[in-house]
Amino acid sequence: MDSMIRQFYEIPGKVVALKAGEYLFREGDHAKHFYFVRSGQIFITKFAESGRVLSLRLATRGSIIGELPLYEENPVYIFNAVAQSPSEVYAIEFPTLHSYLEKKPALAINLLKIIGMHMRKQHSKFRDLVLYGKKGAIYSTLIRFANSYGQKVDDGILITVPLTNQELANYSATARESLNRMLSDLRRQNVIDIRDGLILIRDINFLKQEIQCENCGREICNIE
Amino acid sequence: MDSMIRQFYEIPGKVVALKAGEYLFREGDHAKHFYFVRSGQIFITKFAESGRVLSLRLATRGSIIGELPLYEENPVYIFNAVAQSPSEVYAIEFPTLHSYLEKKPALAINLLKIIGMHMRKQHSKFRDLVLYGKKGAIYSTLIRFANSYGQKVDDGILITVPLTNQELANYSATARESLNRMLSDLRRQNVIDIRDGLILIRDINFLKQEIQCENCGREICNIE
DNA sequence: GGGTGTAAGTGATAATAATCACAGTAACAA
DNA sequence: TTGTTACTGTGATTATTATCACTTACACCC
Repeated sequence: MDSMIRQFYEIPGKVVALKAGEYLFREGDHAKHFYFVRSGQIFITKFAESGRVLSLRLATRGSIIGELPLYEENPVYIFNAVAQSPSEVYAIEFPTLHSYLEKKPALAINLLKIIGMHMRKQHSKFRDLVLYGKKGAIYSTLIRFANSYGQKVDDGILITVPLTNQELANYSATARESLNRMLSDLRRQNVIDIRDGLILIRDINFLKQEIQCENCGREICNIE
Repeated sequence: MDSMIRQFYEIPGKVVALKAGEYLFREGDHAKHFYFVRSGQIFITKFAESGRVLSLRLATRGSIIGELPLYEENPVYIFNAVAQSPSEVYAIEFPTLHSYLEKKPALAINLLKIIGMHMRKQHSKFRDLVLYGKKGAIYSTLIRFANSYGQKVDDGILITVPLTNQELANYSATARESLNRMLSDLRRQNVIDIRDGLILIRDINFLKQEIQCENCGREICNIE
């Protein structure tokens, strides 16, 4: 993916720095820029009028953001992007990107590859949720976080992003209480553990088995 | 979308005719071709080991099919494509499409637009299901079918595709019995009706209201 | 050290949806 | 006409998940 980053840097744009908690854009905003992340982590979320929050991605170095409205006639962001930690993104205006895509087929093809991968991620999440219910959604979210932000330690995989129960629940479209109960169960079964406020996955294969993981690979099965 | 079709015809490929019920490809098959539909209707589905079927799209004239593995290193179809009615598709081999995409930026950009649109469809479906449960999934499916295959009649919109309860249930990841009960309720409330085995939507606004439809437009909110 | 705020954990209950087990219906073929 | 088959409709029950109403735990500040 690093070749992708280099390619985007050849396009004129500007660097935007975000403090933790700062919004890059909100759903409904008029969309002018395509972004990719240089550093930090950025939550991609969606609000429901009921007050519920749906979390979709946690973008990191190399992730692209705000690509969906790229070719809309009236471009509007459909998600929120908010920095989880201090972050830097590279912002490219849509018209600029348009002209580069027209001139550089390799760039367009790379973007096709990336968006195709996003599509597959989305499909696999949909499958997990739809076929295995909330359990599918939660286990799948844990596996994805492990693939994106997991660090191998001697007794498992440590998810290096601090996440509250509420945040995890938002990723799996679950009530906080339900998520909490499922995590407690997993803890009782020694599948996961909490270490200094971070989740340690002791037995990722258990999670994969339960949702009939298709082993689609880390390129697809992640949260970025 | 017709300009898209013309553009694809400039690429060498072959026409494949399918009888009703015939499979174009199955999930797990090695993927060699990108297809677009010339005529007829093609179900895009996915199987769960449990025997359940998940229906994702009903592709029609102008829809593209089998695009997801286009740039995979080991390309495999992740869905099934099966003709609902006698159909014709145009098949283009991946390497051929690759070379045309490299040479013709306009083609790549068009494909970007199409795939971006698919992405938005998928997101909006995900949202409907996740935020409004099975009711969201079912109402959303009805609205999408109405947008894709609806025909205005004096007392509503007639969905011109014959669908069994089971098929509709597959689209909304619901048990047949649950779907049946919801349709019965809607019938009682005069929101829908059954006419010669086809669904007539009398009050589409009721459906839209219930799932807080964001009025994303027919380009997005469809089943193709 | 006590107060405050935020997150985690949990029981009870309600709402939603799946499953099981049939009965009814309609289309079609023998 | 009578089977046969596939689909529809429905009651009863169970399973899953959300909601409500708390208690507990922990970090941080004054």
